[in-house]
Amino acid sequence: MNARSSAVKRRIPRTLKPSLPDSIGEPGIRRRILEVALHLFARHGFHGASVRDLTQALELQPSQLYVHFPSKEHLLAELVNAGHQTLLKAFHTALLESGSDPREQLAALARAHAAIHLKHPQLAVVVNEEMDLLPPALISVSVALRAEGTSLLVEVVERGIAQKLFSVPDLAVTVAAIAAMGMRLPYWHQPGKDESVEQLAQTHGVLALRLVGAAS
Amino acid sequence: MNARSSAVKRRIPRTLKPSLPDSIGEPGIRRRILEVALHLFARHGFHGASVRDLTQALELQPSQLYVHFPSKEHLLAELVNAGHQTLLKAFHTALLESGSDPREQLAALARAHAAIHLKHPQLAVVVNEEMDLLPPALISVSVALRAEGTSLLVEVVERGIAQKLFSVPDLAVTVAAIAAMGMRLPYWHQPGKDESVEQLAQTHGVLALRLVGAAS
Amino acid sequence: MNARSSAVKRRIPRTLKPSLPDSIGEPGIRRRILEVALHLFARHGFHGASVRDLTQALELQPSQLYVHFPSKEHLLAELVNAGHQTLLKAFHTALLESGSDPREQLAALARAHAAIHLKHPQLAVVVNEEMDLLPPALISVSVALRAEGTSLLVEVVERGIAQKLFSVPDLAVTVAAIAAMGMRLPYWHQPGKDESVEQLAQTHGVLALRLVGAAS
Amino acid sequence: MNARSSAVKRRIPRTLKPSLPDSIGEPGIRRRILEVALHLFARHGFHGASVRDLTQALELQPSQLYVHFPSKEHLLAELVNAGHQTLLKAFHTALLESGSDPREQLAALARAHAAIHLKHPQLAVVVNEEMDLLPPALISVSVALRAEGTSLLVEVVERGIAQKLFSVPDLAVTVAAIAAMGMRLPYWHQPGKDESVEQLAQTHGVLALRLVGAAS
DNA sequence: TATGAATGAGTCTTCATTCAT
DNA sequence: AATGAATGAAGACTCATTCAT
Repeated sequence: MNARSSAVKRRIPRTLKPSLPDSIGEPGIRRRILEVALHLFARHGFHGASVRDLTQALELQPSQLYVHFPSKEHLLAELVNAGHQTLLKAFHTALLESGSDPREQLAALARAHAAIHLKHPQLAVVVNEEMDLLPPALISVSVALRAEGTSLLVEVVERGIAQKLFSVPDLAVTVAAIAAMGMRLPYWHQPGKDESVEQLAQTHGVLALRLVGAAS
Repeated sequence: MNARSSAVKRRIPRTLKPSLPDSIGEPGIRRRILEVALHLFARHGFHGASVRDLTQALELQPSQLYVHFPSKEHLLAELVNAGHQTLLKAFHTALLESGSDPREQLAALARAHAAIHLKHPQLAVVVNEEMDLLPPALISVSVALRAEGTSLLVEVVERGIAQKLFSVPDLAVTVAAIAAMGMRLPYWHQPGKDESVEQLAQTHGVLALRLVGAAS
Repeated sequence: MNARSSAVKRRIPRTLKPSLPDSIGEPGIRRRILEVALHLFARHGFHGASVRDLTQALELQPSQLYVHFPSKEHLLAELVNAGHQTLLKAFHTALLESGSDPREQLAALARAHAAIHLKHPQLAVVVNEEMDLLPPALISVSVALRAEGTSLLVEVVERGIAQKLFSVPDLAVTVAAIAAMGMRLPYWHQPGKDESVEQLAQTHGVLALRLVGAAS
Repeated sequence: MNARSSAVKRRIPRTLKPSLPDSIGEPGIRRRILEVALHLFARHGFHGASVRDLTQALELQPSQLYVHFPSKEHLLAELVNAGHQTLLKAFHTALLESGSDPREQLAALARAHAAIHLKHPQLAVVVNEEMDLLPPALISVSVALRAEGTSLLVEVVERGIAQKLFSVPDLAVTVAAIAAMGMRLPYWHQPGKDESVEQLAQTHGVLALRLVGAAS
């Protein structure tokens, strides 16, 4: 970073390696660029990390970035889209591994949501804080995926309500609350120090059920 | 905005007027600057809103900003500190208006937390996303206030547990979850369209009690 | 000074009070301004000391400077002119107090030259380093006075040569050397620590006579 | 220059080409930048010559300066360091070419000192007037080299005194005087018009011996 | 394919000076 | 006389991106 921004750091616990989902592409320069970009965007924000910072960290010439990505914005867009894809895929897996009981399904979704945010904390932060800096065209996929994920949650809760298993004061607010719990995890969880991913995910499953008033 | 960031906008629902707490100072140029800064920082991020953007929106010369604030960072710092002060004050009021029952206290804190985030959505966003771009010296007050607020929540929950009124799977995680619910409100709540502040706050009180397993 | 120039200091030994010749005017705001300007220009250079630095040190509003001086340049010009006047007056006094012997006259001039540079070190520095930053119109007086002083020195040496008392390899170079010795004094002499003004002046008289090859 | 400094010029005789020592680096853009910077810093002072002035004179974009130098201050520092290195090297050569007689050595040093200041007048001016505008870290080398040069002069004079060849009224003052003579040369000498470098250097050797009272 | 110089508009901040009050 | 907001240009420096080689 430059002199002005040298003091500028985010408070996100530092994992040694930025954790990029495997799905984002085979190892190679493209993936290395995305990894370093993820690291820098998470620490300094999209506007706070320059192309020079990025390529310098990669020991690349700035111009080489443009061989692999059409612009800095496309880099961010790819991260954001990958993040949403990863989350939605985890949701699908969670549902596939659950039975038909809405309680089991909701807990599975909450666990998956928490786990994803813990496994990819930097990606979660970047997705949530920087996504809206992008022009609509670049995030249309993410917008759709996010809606899809939300609607999965909503449907599960609605089914639980219909089956008198759940009872919520306000559907939208409750679903938002479940999502919110997971989204804040990357801001305070410290990998080695705090509870394990599995424990935390488990707890989040429990908390989600509490929010919907499921008989415990 | 400039060419680079011309398409760059955040998705936070736009209230017509950025809502700055009254405590931030008497009306005048300083307050107007802070209001517009809040608006722009919330929409474009601290790095995404330039001094030129800001002063142009105020129909001021860039140099005039420096008559009132020593730097752009100080502007952000003042917003961030005001945000934390406002929240903590609301917490104090909430506790003063509650009886000694931890259930009543927790619900009151959760309602206050939600209400503050709904009344000052832009400030909440700026506080949560941009604060850590500032050098430590400028946010020391905020850091202290934030710790104080968290500890209030923790103490209330602990008392509830001690009195066998609450039962939580994990204290830190549960408190973080309560906080998280409120913090996400500004990202989706649309003032005229969605529920009223009071209703939402009420709901958050209920959800907080559910999270701690209070007998309903 | 501002952040950028905070490290910017000249190496001139610091006298506690900038020494301005009495002739520059009666005590009052004008004189106070000139004194502080002298201090700052000597320490940071004309371009390195801003009007704001100056008026701040004086506990004045920037606009008040313009009540007393038409511009920052006029301030410098007044210092530069005062410096030249002071030196020339000292030359005149030195000659009036000398007999007709060129040796006595040259020694007196050299002593006076040294003494002036030691008594007003900041003014000497400002005159010599900043004068040529001014437009010709503002320094015409100084240019004339400087020529006058030089010509006094030259004449004395020429008379000494004519009287076979002096013998120099090159008139202009020798006279320049005599002047140079005095001009560098402010850069190393430390008032309390090094020799007294009188001692140094005395030594400079001796050195000047040596330069012109006067029989000692 | 800009409006403020439009009239601002120094009076140093203008050589068509700023004379940069060869040692400063192979021809190329870096050297061209240093040459033009030397020219402008000598004429207008460090603060009086802007990056825009500099790059405009070079028909470069301001940003291109920063490809070659980390800051304007580093530019000045490189000039200042090169100046000191050049002088000290000339001192060493002068001593190597002299015998063991302190008279011969002192004359050689004085000649070298004068010659360097005449061959690189702009560099001499910049070194002497602008060096102390730099932060200590950037001039530590120069400070050391300058001390080294001074101590060479002092040692030679001390040896001359010990051998009863010299007799001075005050060692420090006399050495300072010898240095001063050379340092003022760039302010009045006009290459084509005045005496040649060799003649002037020769004269300075003679004058230095006179100052130390060497039997002629 | 890769280098690194080049571009031109942008960044935050400060400048000397003026003017309404 | 004095205040302090205002002006508008300029300060040093960095940005994302392009292009000749």
